[in-house]
Amino acid sequence: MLAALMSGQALTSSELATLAHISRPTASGHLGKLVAARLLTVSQKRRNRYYRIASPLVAKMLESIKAVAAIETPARHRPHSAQDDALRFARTCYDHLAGGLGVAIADALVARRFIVLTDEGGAVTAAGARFLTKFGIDLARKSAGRRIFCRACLDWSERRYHVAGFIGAEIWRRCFELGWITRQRDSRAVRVTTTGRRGLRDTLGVKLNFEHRS
Amino acid sequence: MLAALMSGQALTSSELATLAHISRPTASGHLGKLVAARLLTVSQKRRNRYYRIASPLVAKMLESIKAVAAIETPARHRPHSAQDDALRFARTCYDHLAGGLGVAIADALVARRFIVLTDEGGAVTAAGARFLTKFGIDLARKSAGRRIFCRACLDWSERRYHVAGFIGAEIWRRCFELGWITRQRDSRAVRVTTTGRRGLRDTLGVKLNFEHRS
DNA sequence: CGGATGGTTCGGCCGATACCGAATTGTCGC
DNA sequence: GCGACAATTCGGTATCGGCCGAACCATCCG
Repeated sequence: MLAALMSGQALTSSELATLAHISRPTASGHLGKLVAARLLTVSQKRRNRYYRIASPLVAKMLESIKAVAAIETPARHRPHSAQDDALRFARTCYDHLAGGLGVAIADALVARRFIVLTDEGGAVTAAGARFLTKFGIDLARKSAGRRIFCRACLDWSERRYHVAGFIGAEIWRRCFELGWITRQRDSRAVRVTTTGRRGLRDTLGVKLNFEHRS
Repeated sequence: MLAALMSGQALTSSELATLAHISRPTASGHLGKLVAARLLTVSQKRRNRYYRIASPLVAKMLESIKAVAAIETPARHRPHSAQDDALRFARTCYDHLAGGLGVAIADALVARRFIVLTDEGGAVTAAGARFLTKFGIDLARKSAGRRIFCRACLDWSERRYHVAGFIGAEIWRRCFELGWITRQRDSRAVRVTTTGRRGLRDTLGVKLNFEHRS
């Protein structure tokens, strides 16, 4: 259920019960504990109660657990379903893009010297700041006169880094805003539109050598 | 037991059993599982088996869990023992310094514009690179011609950031090398020597306003 | 070799917890 | 007010897992 909520979107207890293959009462019990432990927050909208990850700190924790878990189990049995492929191709990771797409964007930005990523963190270069501003990201809002940082997030499917933190969240937001990507319903998976494919290639220099077109 | 191993030093199963207040067989069982899950590694030296955290990735995961846990329980009952005070004053966090000392060092380096720390990461400035080189840290070894990064680590006792990553590890190593700090036996706590107190003040500009002298 | 020490395996006990079905509460719309 | 739908609470069961004492294995030392 926590993994499902890492998509960043709020889900109801019924949806989470279905996703976890457990009964509604069981899900309700677990969710109650998670809220009590302040890992999740719940908000009542109409008749439904929507659960979401409580904070970026919690998201970061889950992210790091997943990164370790992905190494521990080196593809034990390979489900390799269509849904699995979609997730590997592109998905949201709390508030930014991950999967093949996320890594490809990170690679393109690194290749063009717009950002620098190491296993200890990341930073935006001066050229990168100019580029991202032109791309439609308001850096001034967060930078407060100093250098802007982004964060590296280890991708469990690609085993490589993608862009997280403020920059990662803004890239995700902007791609969405431009209609380059759309959400798949009831999934963390993300679909790239035809416009998006062209935009990613021409604007960011992203090469999507995946055949996945779901 | 994992928390104890976050001191960075290797411990035997008997020591870990004592620290966790459980019997040796119980500890042995848990440690076996942790090794099987590749969270720990074990090395046989003489008659003893020494357990340590398997990788920096695992350390980072435990770190982020602790950061969340520290927020969840806002000082429920305040043990406030002497040992607890010692930990709050200065301790090791896998491979770098934490506690009041760790935060004070980070503050001093930030104030002198040697490093920049945000909630998304950290970086060393040009002036910082010169200073740290003079302090006895070989930056070339890791930087490989590019900018050097450090990492911010949320301190559970101080609720503020201290320096982690390569730079954090090197500062810790160098302070040790200079005889500024010493290990307390069977604890993550770190003691600052008289020389160290003077050195930290004169060289790094660290003000230790703590009264703790254990 | 025999005693001491560090460590693991085995067997059994017991509390904790996941889980579900049935019943209950609460909210919405007619 | 009354079905419908979402969600939780309750009661009960089965299982899991932590824990320990006792026994066993390995290593070191005199």
